[in-house]
Amino acid sequence: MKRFKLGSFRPSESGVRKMLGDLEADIMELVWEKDLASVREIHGILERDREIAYTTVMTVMSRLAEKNILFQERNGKQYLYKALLSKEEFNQTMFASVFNGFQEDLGKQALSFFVENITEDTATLDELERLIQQKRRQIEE
Amino acid sequence: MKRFKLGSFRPSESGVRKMLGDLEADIMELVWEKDLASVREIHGILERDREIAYTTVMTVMSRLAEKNILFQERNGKQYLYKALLSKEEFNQTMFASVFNGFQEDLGKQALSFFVENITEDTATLDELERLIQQKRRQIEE
DNA sequence: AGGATATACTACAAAGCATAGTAAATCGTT
DNA sequence: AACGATTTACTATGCTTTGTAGTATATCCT
Repeated sequence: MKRFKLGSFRPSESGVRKMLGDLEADIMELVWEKDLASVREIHGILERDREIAYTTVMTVMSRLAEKNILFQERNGKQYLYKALLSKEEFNQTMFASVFNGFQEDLGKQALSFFVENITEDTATLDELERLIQQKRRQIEE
Repeated sequence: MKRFKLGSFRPSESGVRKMLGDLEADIMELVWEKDLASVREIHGILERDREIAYTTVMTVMSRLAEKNILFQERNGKQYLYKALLSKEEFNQTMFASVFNGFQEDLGKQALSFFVENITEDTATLDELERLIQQKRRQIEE
């Protein structure tokens, strides 16, 4: 399966920004919002907040397409861009790719860290247990 | 609190290598192993496998010190280097910093992803449940 | 003081990202 | 079919991080 290319990762940034540059992330957020967008549209929105050249936006969007994060769809003389993965899918993929590898080094620590830091309330713990039961049934089959 | 500086993150790499360059990571592994090490020692070990200049190792170790990942301790005319965090602590810190931020975007998906992908066998599920119970008691107090 | 060894400083290349200018293609209109 | 506007393609530059290492300077021991 064709995977999108991921370069560096910025751990301190949140979500999407971990894997993408700032401008790349801004653009992705907008594309996800609009679902299908042209460079002109994205440029128009970005320009409201700051001065930025049309070609800058275009270059970055082309790069995102090269990286298989966006794909291009001809629409007359212009391209329309669309995300290959939904924001949720993208996040999940990032998460997965980040998570693997930690396991080797953290081992069980990953588990306790998870329970310790990620689950703050009883409801979350309940949900977690529900998922565990579900998984158990799945394994038994 | 003084935090170590982290630049880019390579999600596909495992453990320490997610946050550090290859040479940086090699050096860190060796420093963690030896606990306290001079440039000469590390260089000696690295040189067994490949040709590498003494000053290359020195530069990288100095950089790790600048980033507050190693610290220097004068020992006569040389420096001895030591990791500020143990490998386990370092991993945990990385993990934490990576994890935060995903939560916002993934929300409950993080939970199901976790259970789905991270727990492969019954033993892990058992351990996870044990941790949940422990956490519950902790919350009740 | 002299020689060995260590560090400090400087430099350069490659990669990734942000930035944008210029050239070329394309489309609608006249 | 030619013109002008829009869009893309190509190219380039600057910054940052990492790997690499040379040269200069400091330091220690004898």
